Amino acid sequence: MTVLQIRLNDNLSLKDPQSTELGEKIIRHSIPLIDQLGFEGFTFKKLSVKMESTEASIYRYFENKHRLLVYLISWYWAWLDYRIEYDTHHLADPLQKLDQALRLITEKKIQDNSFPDVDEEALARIVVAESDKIYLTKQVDEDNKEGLFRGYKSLCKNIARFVKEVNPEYPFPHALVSTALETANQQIFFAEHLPSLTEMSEVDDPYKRNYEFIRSIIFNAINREG
Amino acid sequence: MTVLQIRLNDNLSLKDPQSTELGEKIIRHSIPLIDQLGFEGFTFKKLSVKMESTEASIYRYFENKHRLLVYLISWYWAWLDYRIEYDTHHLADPLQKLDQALRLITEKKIQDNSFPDVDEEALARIVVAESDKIYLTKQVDEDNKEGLFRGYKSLCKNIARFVKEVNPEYPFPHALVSTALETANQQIFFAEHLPSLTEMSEVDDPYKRNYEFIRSIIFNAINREG
DNA sequence: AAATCGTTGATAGTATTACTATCAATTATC
DNA sequence: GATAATTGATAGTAATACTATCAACGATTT
Repeated sequence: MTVLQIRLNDNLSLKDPQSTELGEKIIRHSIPLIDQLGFEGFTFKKLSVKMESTEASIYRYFENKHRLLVYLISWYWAWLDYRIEYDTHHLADPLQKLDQALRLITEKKIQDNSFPDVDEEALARIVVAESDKIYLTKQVDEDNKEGLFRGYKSLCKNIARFVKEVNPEYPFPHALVSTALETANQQIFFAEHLPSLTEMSEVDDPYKRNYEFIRSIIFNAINREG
Repeated sequence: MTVLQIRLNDNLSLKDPQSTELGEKIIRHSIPLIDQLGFEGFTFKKLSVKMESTEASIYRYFENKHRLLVYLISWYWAWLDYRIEYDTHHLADPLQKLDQALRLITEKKIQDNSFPDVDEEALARIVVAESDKIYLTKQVDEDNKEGLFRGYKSLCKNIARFVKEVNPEYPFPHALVSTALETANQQIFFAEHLPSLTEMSEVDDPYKRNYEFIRSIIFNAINREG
């Protein structure tokens, strides 16, 4: 098995958690804990108890719990970005590339053995429930200046490139893709918790339904214009 | 001028803030304060100082600050719902009704003199930045059982009805409308803070652009199917 | 082998938050 | 004029989100 590492912006952490045992322990334990407690209920104190270390030690890696969340979500986006690249570069038809990207965005995530410290299934649940919180803050502009959202932007840009290849005249490629990315998670959340807001809940495989929904929106939007 | 009142679910507050002076003071002062500080920075202590009352008094109206936020956002949705009803009931063509609804959802909100205690402009900014937080919590299912999200669901259902009238065969009316509602706010946020995720930022009137974007998505989605 | 450096653990401390409780003063209602 | 409800004033508490200090330990350098 290849030893891969997802490379992230240095500003996300004070010290690269992927470089030490303790750092990896933080990643390994924070994912199931945030998944269980929700981000509001999660604290560094609880994490330190779970991983048998101390609050002070965790603060040496992450300025605060918000930064840790941004780190985890950024990891997820970079991971997705990499998988899309990996699964589309052999395709010639941009429409097929776009379709494959939408498939990967919407599919139910399962464990990726290349990254044993990350429980991707739990992380995907965190992304559904918490990802918007990383930028819906008063410090969004400062955080953005530090490059904390580069992963999400890169993912958006890469898929938008497929859209442009399919139809160079379409006027909203980035808006369309950011909408697709947000909707992919939102509708899954609605299906589980607010089912009257969606049709995804009516069927045994909401992920497949969601893919069909988003695919139809995107393809119709692109083909009609230009 | 008619004296109107937006009727909301009783569970949103311990005591109806629209029924007393103090209650209206809470509404009047909390909107600009949350707008300024963001929901995380906002506290009942700060609000009590601003409105020259006490924390204890505020707690007699709202169980906690989360409930107050849900109350304000619910008010906004009910207000929008009412305005859509008001501005579409005279139209015969469902396509025109839908179009008018999308216009109202996406347009820049200005002061509505029917409700002097509510600064709709500030409230609209709160909705953009904070509305997702009212359901992205661990207590979403309990809150939902209490009916706290009825306003949003009703709005979604009413617009979805227009979609169904336009094309009864379209398989995702609610998902489409909830996507439109979320996107309406999201793209405005992106335009201001993460402009590389959208094209709305490139133009002098992002609201109009956003309307065109969402309109084209919705209409193309509906017309292609069925 | 000794000195030094960096990492972690252990402990303590602080301001703020998110409440809850109590009681007196005031106001509205019967 | 009595009484009930509302508000204000004050106090208190557990938890949170940190910051600071210092000792212990292992690895690296000289």
